[in-house]
Amino acid sequence: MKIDDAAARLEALGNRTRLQIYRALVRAGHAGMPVGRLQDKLKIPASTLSHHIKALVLVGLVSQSRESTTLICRANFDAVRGLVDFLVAECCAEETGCRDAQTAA
Amino acid sequence: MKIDDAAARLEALGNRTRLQIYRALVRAGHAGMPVGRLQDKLKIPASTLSHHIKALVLVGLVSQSRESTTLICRANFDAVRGLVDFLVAECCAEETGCRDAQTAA
DNA sequence: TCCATCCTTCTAGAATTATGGAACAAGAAG
DNA sequence: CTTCTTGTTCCATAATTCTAGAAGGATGGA
Repeated sequence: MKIDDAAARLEALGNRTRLQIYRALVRAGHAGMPVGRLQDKLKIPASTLSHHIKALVLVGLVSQSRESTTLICRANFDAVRGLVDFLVAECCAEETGCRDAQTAA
Repeated sequence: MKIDDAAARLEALGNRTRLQIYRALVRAGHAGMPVGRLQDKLKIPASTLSHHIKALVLVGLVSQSRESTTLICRANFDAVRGLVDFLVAECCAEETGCRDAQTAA
């Protein structure tokens, strides 16, 4: 993963509201959750919610699929896994004998 | 971890420059790296660098220790581990039979 | 004491992000 | 065709963040 992509994803998650959205989707699992239900849960205006969801979709952390009128959002588990790997990649690369050492995740 | 703490840490990492700083410190391992060496590596003005480091220290992702005139920065590995755990905590909690299911990390 | 090194804080302007009302778009139901 | 539901986009404002020069503070050596 390129550093800019990683930063963009971390930034997307680095906002209380977006993190709440993402966590709700993680809890919902592969079934996902419609935008409307997220709105009920988080009690925020539709436009604000839509902006935040868009931000998460843009960086690939969330994907969407339409089911007639409702739009289902799902957490993209692979994306966050890649992010986690990136954070610990090359741990202690410049240090010899680190027990956590690894060159790539 | 409280959601606000998690969001603060993610936001801190969600900036290209700060992520570069953090990654450099991860690579440096437990030995850490002085502020000055980070400046050489990243080629950014001292004041800008200092602000970013401060942001990382404030949220607990980086710790510092003085060695006469030089200030050594170290990545706080536990902090990022807690963050990672938080991201995947309660995965699929509302879904039955998810292979990744877990209630806490 | 004087000076150099190393890093922080002050300050301020530029740029970006967050928020939410209002209007809009598209599908479904009557 | 009208209306309801569902969600997005437009727009403007408020708030925050980023950047970096300049000044300041602390430490160590000559």
